[in-house]
Amino acid sequence: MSISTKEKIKSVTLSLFAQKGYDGTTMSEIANLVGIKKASLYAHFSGKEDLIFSVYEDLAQEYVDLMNRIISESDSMDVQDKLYYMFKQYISYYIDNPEIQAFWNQITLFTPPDISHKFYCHASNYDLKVQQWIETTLSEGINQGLIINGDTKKMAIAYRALREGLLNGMMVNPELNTVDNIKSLWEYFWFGIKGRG
Amino acid sequence: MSISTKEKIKSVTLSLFAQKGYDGTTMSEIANLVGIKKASLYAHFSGKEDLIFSVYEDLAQEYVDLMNRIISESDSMDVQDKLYYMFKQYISYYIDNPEIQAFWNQITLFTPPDISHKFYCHASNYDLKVQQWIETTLSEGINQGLIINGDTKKMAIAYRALREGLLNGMMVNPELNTVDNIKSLWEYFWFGIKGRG
Amino acid sequence: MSISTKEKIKSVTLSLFAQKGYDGTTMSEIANLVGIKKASLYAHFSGKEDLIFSVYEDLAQEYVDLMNRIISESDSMDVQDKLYYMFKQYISYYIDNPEIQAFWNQITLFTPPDISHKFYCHASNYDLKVQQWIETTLSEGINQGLIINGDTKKMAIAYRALREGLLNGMMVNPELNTVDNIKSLWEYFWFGIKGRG
Amino acid sequence: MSISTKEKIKSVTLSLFAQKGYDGTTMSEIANLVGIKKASLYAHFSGKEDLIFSVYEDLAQEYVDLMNRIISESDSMDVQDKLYYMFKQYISYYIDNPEIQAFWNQITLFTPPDISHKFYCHASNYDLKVQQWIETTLSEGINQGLIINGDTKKMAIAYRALREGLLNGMMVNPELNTVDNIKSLWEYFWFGIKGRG
DNA sequence: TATGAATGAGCTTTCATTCAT
DNA sequence: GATGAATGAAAGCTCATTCAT
Repeated sequence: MSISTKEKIKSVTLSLFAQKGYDGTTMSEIANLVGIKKASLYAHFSGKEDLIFSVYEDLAQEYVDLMNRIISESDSMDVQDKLYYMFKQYISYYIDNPEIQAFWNQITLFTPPDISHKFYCHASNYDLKVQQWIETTLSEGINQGLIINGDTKKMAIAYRALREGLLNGMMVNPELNTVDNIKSLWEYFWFGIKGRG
Repeated sequence: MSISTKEKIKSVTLSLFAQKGYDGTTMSEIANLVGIKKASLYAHFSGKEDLIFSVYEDLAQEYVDLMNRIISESDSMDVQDKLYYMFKQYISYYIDNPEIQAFWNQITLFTPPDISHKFYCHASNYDLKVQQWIETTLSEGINQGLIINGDTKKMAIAYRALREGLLNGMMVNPELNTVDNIKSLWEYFWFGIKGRG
Repeated sequence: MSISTKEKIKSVTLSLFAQKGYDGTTMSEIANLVGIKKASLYAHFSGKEDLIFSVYEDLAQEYVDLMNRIISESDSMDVQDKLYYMFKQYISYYIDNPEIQAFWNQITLFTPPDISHKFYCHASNYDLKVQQWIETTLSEGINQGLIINGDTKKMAIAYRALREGLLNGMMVNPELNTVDNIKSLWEYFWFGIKGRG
Repeated sequence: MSISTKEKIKSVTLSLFAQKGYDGTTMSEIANLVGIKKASLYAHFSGKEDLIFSVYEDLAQEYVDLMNRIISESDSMDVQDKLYYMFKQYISYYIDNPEIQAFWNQITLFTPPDISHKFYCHASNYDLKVQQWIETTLSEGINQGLIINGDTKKMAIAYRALREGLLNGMMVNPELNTVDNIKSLWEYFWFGIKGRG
């Protein structure tokens, strides 16, 4: 059986919203791309806000699942590999799904305030767990003498800043997007925090 | 003499555009905040696009001036200080002017495509020189044995990725915004590329 | 056996139409209150117009029955009691069924013209008989010397005007709605037409 | 100079609203009848609600002025003439301006509740004074022995009920609308309350 | 320079209705 | 009988822009 209309609508909405943001995405254009009439959208979603929130929920779940998978897959690795695996997989996910990255950017940075407040609580919640996992893993590294004794909170900030910055740089300049680059940048970070003895 | 209406319009536009983006910023709201009527805006600018482009040009010039100042002020410093000075001043500028950072984010990521193409050539142009300056400075460091022998292009990417990532992180979580954090993160980077002899 | 869906629909429609009028009553809301889906209404009625006309027909029949009952019940009374009985029972009926009164107001005064013309002929038809009964009864009164010799048509108009005006006043100001008031007002009328000899 | 657009809009709105009510009156039709485009209405009124409220305010003022005029003009008359003058002038005003009567009916009976609450306080306020004037005048009549000793409140209710009922009857059956009828009905009322000595 | 008035285009949403299942 | 999905039409409203004054 073919993909349901509801799913098609969400898929089209993701694309458009990622490119054009909340204001720039119109119900007309969504309907056109799905191949139905504007009014038909309202048989599936109660309105624009509901539609976009529904897309958001799917992606939030996808994000949670991804993080869980990465953490469980890296469970038996050593500290360096764990951190690198998370680093690489995270970047790869968004590089492979640029629309999803653009979607999150839109949500985080540029959705009208009366709409966006719904999203925040939901989203950041799970992120705290990931933050914790990174800090815990860095702690492990310190205990094992692999990483210099320092504030894991700050290291985690650096880790994330580098990751996000790289991801964004790759978005804007797609030629940066090579496995090679990911590895090199990772190593600069790793040497920066590596134990110096 | 008081600030000219034209300047007031640009100032209000910067604020609104930074917060709400291209679609979310309306000529009506600009006029209201300036204290004139919508139609009067057209005595100063030929339209919405022209108005925002004009704001853009001012900020682009400000950016060029800032970069020139940083580069010239750091002229006599040693390599590490030069790179750190640029790192710190750049971040400070945007932390002190969050609207300007938000403005650039809007321009870079979320302006309707038919509008945004005007901006790119202009803006990135000057950035190439800065990019070059960073790479040249890194080269100097390598020649002086301060920095490991490696691809300066990749190091520059890491440098910028960290900088942008940190800046964005500070935007979203203002409590990260401390001189202390900037210094710590910088040091992780510096140790990552520092000569290991 | 439980009330049929068709009857439930009509009952809900009466309520909504009385409160909100033709335009304000939507098929959606009717369906919601009945507990079925909008589309299901069309299994029972061919459309909105048909549905409301059907409610109208029921109420028109109810009105006819009421008038017949009042007239037959008052058959053996004397003239004054006859007229007062009709006066009181008529008012009581609408006071006890405010939705029905509101329904008739909506029909009479505020239904879109392309819809309402269907109703008129039907409704006013029976009313003529009542009008006649009132005039005949007044004539009786005149013949018996109870009522001043005058134009029974005009007296009937006064009778009805007072009745309708009182009913409407009671609708708007429910505190007027007392048996006492009905009786007092009736007496003003009765003394107004009573024989003065 | 010709009638202003704003006035023309209000005039058209009065007509349409009187005929079709709140829901039935559309901004499109108003604009068409005025001879401008729909969007232009919003240069004069902030929306449908504002527009209709504005019409309402004009009519409320007109009503206040009318009542003041009637009361002052009848100042030196005797009691019977005073009450009859008010009765006749009030009815005449609405008979001459059927749209205004229909407008008030719409407002009082059939405007969506979220809109109508704005109107009530405003309108009924002034009506209390008129109510009082009627009762005071009836009291005068009682003191002068012209009117039977009774509850002036109830007499006033009858007075108004008859007036409203007659007015509505005349609306529905225009052939009732004759000076003759007004006078006859008035006399039934007057004899009903007249002193019987 | 500034503005009131106007407008074409387009927005989100609602509604009565249809029809295959 | 009942329903999910679809639709044409139309609603109220907003927006960038124009133009005479």
